[in-house]
Amino acid sequence: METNFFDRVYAVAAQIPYGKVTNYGAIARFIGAPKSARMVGYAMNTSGTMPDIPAHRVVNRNGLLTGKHHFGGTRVMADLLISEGIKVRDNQIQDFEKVYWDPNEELDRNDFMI
DNA sequence: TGGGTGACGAGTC
DNA sequence: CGACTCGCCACCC
Repeated sequence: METNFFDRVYAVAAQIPYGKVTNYGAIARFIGAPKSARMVGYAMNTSGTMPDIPAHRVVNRNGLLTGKHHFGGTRVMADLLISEGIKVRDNQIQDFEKVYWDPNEELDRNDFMI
């Protein structure tokens, strides 16, 4: 097991389906670090230079776009989500549970044991 | 080398 | 019910 905490985060985030979103805690648990949800967000920050990582599809457990400030603009993140069919109102994802995607149930951890 | 930090989460008041 | 506090742990300075 390398120190590839970030790489794992990227690997999972990259698997988020179009039109779906997940939260930091779910990713953290999936990679085996349930207490490192904060680090997941931190990793997303670095993903700013990684176009392959749909960081806009990752929000906090409330479905709130907490990271939109870091996304370069103010409404860029929300606009991206809306363009994917996700309803967003005032930084809050509407029908969050309907567009929620949990890697712990949709993915196989064995594929991420890198 | 050590200490501060944060795109969070869960528990408490 | 809403707002606040604490813990967490890999990364940066």
